[in-house]
Amino acid sequence: MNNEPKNKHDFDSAPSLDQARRQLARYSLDVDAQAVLVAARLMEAGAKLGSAAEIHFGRFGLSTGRYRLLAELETNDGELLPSQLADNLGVTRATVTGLIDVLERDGLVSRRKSMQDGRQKAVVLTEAGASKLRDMAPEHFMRLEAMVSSLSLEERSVFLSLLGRVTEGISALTDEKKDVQANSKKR
Amino acid sequence: MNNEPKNKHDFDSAPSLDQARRQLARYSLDVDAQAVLVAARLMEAGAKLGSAAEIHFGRFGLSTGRYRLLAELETNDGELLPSQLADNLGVTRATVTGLIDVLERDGLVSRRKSMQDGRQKAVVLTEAGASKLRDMAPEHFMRLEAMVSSLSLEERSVFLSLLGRVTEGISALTDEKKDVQANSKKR
DNA sequence: GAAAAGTAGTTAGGCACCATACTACGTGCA
DNA sequence: TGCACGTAGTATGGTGCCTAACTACTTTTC
Repeated sequence: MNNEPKNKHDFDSAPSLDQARRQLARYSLDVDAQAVLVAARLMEAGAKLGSAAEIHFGRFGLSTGRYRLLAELETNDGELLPSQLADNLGVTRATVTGLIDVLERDGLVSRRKSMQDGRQKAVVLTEAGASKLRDMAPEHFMRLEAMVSSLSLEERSVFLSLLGRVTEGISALTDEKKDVQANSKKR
Repeated sequence: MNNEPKNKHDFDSAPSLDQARRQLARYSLDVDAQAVLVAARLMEAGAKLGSAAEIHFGRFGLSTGRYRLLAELETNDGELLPSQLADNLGVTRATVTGLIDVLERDGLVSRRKSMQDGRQKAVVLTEAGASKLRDMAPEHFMRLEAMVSSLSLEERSVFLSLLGRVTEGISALTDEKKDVQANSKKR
């Protein structure tokens, strides 16, 4: 046909330790290159996983966000308020509105006005929605397992623990001003 | 009253092992819950890190993509072709065009027509661009280091290695059809 | 009981990224 | 020499998420 399909990120990218060292040396910064590398690799892994997940869920006619919403409904007896969904999924209410719009159009969820509170509209998982989750479950979870299949049980445990600690550290990127001088021990 | 994910994702969310187990039990799937948890947590960490990075770079008037482009230019003597940038950054040429548009408007890079090949336009890091990188380097790298400061050197090394293996496994999500088990139904 | 303040959901507009399709230029091959 | 074909960069339109502002409905307060 026409151009190159580039569908598969080669993503060799993988920044190297040397690269990090050179970057730090350029400005004579007293920072551990390994630390910078961890940050860069994690960011890269996150981006890669995110786009892979979109492809994965796309096979079922869903996006990552819409799948997560459906799954969240499923684990809560098939009914939640949009604001609860927003909380549980860690996205804004506005985003939830958008997700529901599409899911409702596709018949996977429906909106039902609440009687107790006229402002609320419960989101309900339809039979089609439950069925969609049921159908995709085997392949979905198999693929997730395959993703980490190269790690032993022990390693998975270690990885989870380390990942958890790094995840907590992410706030270091967003925290208010910290002094950039010699002091690097904070929190 | 602060349970809105404002600019500061509290992101308590953190799916639990029990949650994963329940999900698997619902469909009687023979999948390791720990594996599912690793996948979920990594995806979450990636999303969280991504948005934190946007906030972080936003402080300097940049986005993650634009910063990466500038840094890539810097490590290549301040000059590259858009297609090389796309390759190195792992994004499409179209995305690079957009990044350059903004960076050029802000005076951080400039486009220069190539003389060898009339189709090419080299992207050049301007003095303002180099200066921007220089100015933000201390805070930027300090924050990166702070992010992983709770890990020892040894742990960082382990984490990198495990992360690398998981990253390779991500292709399990996008591969055509897996055959990890005797499973092949629909489609 | 009515204005003020708070809350639920939606709308509007923006950013980053993508796939697709287009223009301009270069190259291979008859 | 000529012209199809490949390649570099760009424009267009779509997705997913965001913030901020809006509407509609409570709840509070006097």
